Amino acid sequence: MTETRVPIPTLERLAIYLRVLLDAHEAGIQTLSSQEMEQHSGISAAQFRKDLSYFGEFGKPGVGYSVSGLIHCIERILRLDEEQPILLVGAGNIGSALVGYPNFRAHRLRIAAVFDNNFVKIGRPFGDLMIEDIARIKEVNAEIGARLGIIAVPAHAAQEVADLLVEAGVTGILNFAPTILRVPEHVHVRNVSFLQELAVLSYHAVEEALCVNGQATRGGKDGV
Amino acid sequence: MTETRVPIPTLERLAIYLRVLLDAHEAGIQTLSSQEMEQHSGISAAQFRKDLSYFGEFGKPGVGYSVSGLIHCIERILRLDEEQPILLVGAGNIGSALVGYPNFRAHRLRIAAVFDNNFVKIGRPFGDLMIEDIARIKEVNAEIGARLGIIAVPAHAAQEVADLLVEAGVTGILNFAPTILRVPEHVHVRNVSFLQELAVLSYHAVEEALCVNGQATRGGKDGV
DNA sequence: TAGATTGTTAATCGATTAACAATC
DNA sequence: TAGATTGTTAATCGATTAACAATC
Repeated sequence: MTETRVPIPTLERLAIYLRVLLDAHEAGIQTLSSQEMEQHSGISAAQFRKDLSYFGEFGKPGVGYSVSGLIHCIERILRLDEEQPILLVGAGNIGSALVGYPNFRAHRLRIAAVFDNNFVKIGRPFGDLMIEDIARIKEVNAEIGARLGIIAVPAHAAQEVADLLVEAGVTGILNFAPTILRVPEHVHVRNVSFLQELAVLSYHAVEEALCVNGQATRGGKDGV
Repeated sequence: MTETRVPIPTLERLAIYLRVLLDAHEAGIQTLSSQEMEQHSGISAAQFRKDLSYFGEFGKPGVGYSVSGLIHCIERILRLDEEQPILLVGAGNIGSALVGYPNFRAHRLRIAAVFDNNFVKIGRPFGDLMIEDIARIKEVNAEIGARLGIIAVPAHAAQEVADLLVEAGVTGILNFAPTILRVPEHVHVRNVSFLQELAVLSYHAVEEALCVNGQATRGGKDGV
């Protein structure tokens, strides 16, 4: 079950390639070389070709890649070729931002139901949806059949929600709560932590500030 | 300038250790071994010790680590020992979620100003703050002196905002827009992409679904 | 054919893991 | 002292990069 032959970083980059390809398609570009992909994505041409090689052969030597063809292939690889319903748990600030997020549609990701345990919220509208009772999640997902879930509740409730999602048949969880979830082996979790991101930046940002100060007193000409 | 001797994954884990330590402190625990850290963080004891070794010696052989002592040290390393002001650009859904995010405070991260270019929004309250004109960002940051900035605007505006943040003196950018930013060498960028996270999960989630199906028809007893 | 660009193999790099002497 | 746990070194693992024969 831990048979992930494809490196995670490769999958992450696949999503970036897809975005670049969609932009190129929008711009009416028919064909793209790995060189050009490097230009637009910041990821090296060699890396790009290597990443694709995990899944097959998609280009023509001397020519490059068909933009629309590769879009289709990557979408299939990532299972974004048909609509993926998602269960959202937590009708707070983050949930609200997610429901209103305009970029999901282009990737065929759709938040198909929202749950909360706050009886004041249950029954109220939330974007196009209505907030449902978290107690009904299994029942509701018997209809929807979602494999993906998003946890956008406070940390202290996150584990309980994870258990409910798994019980409802979800096998992939995007977790916004700052806590480590324990899940069965077949369930994948990815954590989004604003705190963590900012902490890493904080380390570097002040580092750099000192650095710049060291080389040229601030206010002098830029180093770059 | 690319002299990042400390691996990025190590910095990311530092933030996780800090969270565990804060929880332990809350619970009144005085001392923690690397073994116990492994238990609580899911990160191996060896990794934990190795990570800390980049910064010095913090434990006592035979005893472990002082919880409060290590909290203090990691906070210093990550520059979270004194308040870090942050500039937020974009008073939309995501910005709203960030301003209302309760967990920043414990890490001494504070959104010190919010900017937008929409004149309908400018001047309106936003959390405790008032939305300011993006045109004034440099001027405002001359007061605040923030090194960190958050971009929460649509993709098409993100590069322009990044340029403004850099000009205002920011050296670390957290980017929520699905686009690659070009910044000077001394500026660090971290991207948060819901799309990317969900795409990776989508790949695995359906993978796993097929897998479970393959081994035991769905509806049968759970594999784990 | 000549030029361009692929897919893949081998070499390099860097991060994780394991083991253990040092030390409380 | 005996037991526990650290910090660090060496071994392993995996991902990235470079190079090039194959091919359009």
